[in-house]
Amino acid sequence: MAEAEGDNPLALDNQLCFSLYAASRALTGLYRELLGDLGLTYPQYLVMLVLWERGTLTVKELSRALHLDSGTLSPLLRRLEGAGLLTRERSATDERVVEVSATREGEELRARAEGVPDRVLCAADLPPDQAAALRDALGQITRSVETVSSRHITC
Amino acid sequence: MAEAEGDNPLALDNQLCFSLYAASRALTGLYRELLGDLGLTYPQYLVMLVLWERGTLTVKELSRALHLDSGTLSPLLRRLEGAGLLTRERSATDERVVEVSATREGEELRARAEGVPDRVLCAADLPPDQAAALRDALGQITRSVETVSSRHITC
DNA sequence: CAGAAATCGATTGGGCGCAACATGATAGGG
DNA sequence: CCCTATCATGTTGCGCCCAATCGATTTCTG
Repeated sequence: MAEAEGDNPLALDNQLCFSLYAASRALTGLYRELLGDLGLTYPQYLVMLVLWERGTLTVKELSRALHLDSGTLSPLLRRLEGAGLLTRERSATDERVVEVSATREGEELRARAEGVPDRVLCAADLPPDQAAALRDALGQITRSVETVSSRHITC
Repeated sequence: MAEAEGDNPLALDNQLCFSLYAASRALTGLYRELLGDLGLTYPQYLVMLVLWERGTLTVKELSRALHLDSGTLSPLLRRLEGAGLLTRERSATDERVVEVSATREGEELRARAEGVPDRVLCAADLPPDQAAALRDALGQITRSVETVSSRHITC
C-alpha cells in the first residue's frame, strides 16, 4: 500500500499478473542464453524434457503435458525433427495418432542439459523451499484459471 | 519429493520455471476472453494501463516500464494508433524521441477496463495477501534474473 | 567545430502461441 | 453396413517477443 498507485483500481492486480508475465519472460530469456549452445529454444527444451522423462509420446500427450495446442506443437516438432533430435511416426493401430520419440542424438543432448536447471535457480536467487512454495502456488493458479470459463466467474 | 520424477535432476527446476510459464499463459488466456470486448490484447492492455496511470510517455519509458523492446512496441503502438486509442508524435526538443499519448477514445476505454482486474483475481481464486506475497516474490525473481548475465552465474 | 560515440526508434527475420478451419481416421447409431 | 459425430493432427493468419541491424539524431571529445 506504500506504492504511489495504491489508490488506482487498475494498477494493483496489474502488479500480480504483470509480475507473472515479466518473470516468465525474464526466465525464458535466461534459458535462451543457457540453451543457445544446445541449439534449443525454451519450448523446444520443454518438449525434450518430457521425452527424456517419459519416452515415446503422442502429440496429444505432449499437448496435455505442456498445455500447448497443435498449432504450436506441429511446427515446433517439425523443427526438432529437422534438427535430428526426434522422430514422428503415424501409429500403426490408429492412423490419426502421431508418436514422437527422441533419436539417439536427442537422447545424447540430455547430458548437456543436466547443468541448466541449477544455473537458472541460482540466477533467480531462490532458496529451494521458497521455489517449491512458489511452484505450488502457481500450479494452483493455473488449475483455477483453466477450470473457469469467463462466463462462470461468480464474483 | 513425493512426485514420481523426484529423482530426476531435469524435472525439479522444470516444475518451477514451467509453472511460471504455464501460469503466465493461462492468465493471458483469461485476459484474452475478458479483453476481447474492448478489442485489446493483453500487451496492448498493459500499454494502455501505463498511459492511463502516467499520461504522456516516450517509447523508451514504455519500454522500461513493460520490459519490452522496440521490436515489440513499435508495431504494437502502430496498431493501437490505427485503432484510434493513442497518438505518436516526435518530440519537438529531441527529434529522436517519440511521445505516446492516449486519445480521448483511449481515455474512455478506461472505464470499461475497470472491472477486469477483479474478475481475474477472482478466477485465479487468490486471497489478496497471497497475491501480494506472490507479486513480491516474482518481482524479486525478475530483478535477480535481469541483473545476471549468464556469464556471471557464480554457482 | 569536426568527427566519433551514444541514443532513440523502426525494421527484418525467426520462433512462439492461439483461434479458426481443414483433412483424414475412427467409432456408434440407425 | 452407411452416415454421422467425434477425434488427432495439420495449416493459416495474426499478434507477440527478441536479436540484429539500420537511419536519423544528439552528445561527447579532441
